[in-house]
Amino acid sequence: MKSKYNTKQRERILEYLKENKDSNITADEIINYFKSTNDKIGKATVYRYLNNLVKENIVKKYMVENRNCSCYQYIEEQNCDSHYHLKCEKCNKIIHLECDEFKGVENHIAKEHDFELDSVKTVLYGICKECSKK
Amino acid sequence: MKSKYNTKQRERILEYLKENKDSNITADEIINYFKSTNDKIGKATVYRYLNNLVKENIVKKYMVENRNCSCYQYIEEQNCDSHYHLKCEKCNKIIHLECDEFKGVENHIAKEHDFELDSVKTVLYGICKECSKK
DNA sequence: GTAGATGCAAACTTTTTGCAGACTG
DNA sequence: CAGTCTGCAAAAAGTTTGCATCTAC
Repeated sequence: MKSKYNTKQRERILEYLKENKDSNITADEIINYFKSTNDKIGKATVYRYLNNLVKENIVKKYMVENRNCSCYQYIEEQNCDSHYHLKCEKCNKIIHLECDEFKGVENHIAKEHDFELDSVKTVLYGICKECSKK
Repeated sequence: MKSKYNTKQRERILEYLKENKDSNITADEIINYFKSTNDKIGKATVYRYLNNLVKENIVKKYMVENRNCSCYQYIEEQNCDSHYHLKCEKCNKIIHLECDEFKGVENHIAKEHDFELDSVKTVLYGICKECSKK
């Protein structure tokens, strides 16, 4: 599951994802980007590597409404399993939520509602401070 | 845009959506269900009618992660805007979370983290009681 | 009678897979 | 050199479209 070898293609793809970490990137956009830069990266490679990155929790995969394809976004910090993520619907920014109160509700939901939240899969959507000012 | 004629097929499809309003139904599941019941409903009809229902706001269309297809859910007359939804990753059941403690965290996140949660778009993923027993 | 709905097959889009050859460590 | 990764092409999966036929009103 874990990527073993570093290759030029992977380096470039990850680089592109890092550069675009504030927007929703589709697999097709990545494929087309490398087509236009004379880098030859096959689409199978892009899809395979993206799936790896998702499993390693280095990028998040989203399904965006009004689009029949998945979007991918790079998550920079380590240890993202332990906290939840807020995602702004306007600017696509991801905020890592280190919050004891939320941990409290996580416990409450587990005990009182018999439901174990999944911090990796759950994304809390909303509007961030900067975007709500506009 | 509005459906004009009532047909047997449409009646059956809507009935099926109503019966399964607590889970995410895919177009494929509908198509296969009617295949197994000797009702002949072509897939084009299912897709076309689903798109109509979405436009008429009778059914909600979701994009579910880890799945390359859309899910559809019949919207009852209840006010789902006012609460959050828990979704079991195993059985796909949707639980309507009426919970004051979660409302408290919603306020906390708004005040302390400057982020306004969107209760319509946010889905809290996890494992439900029944599925965690297995 | 006619606008609208259906079913089939073909087209299209997005993603996955099989395989031979190339590359990494 | 062994285990991985890549690119290509073909295959899957999900969805839409064209068209002749059928049906509701």
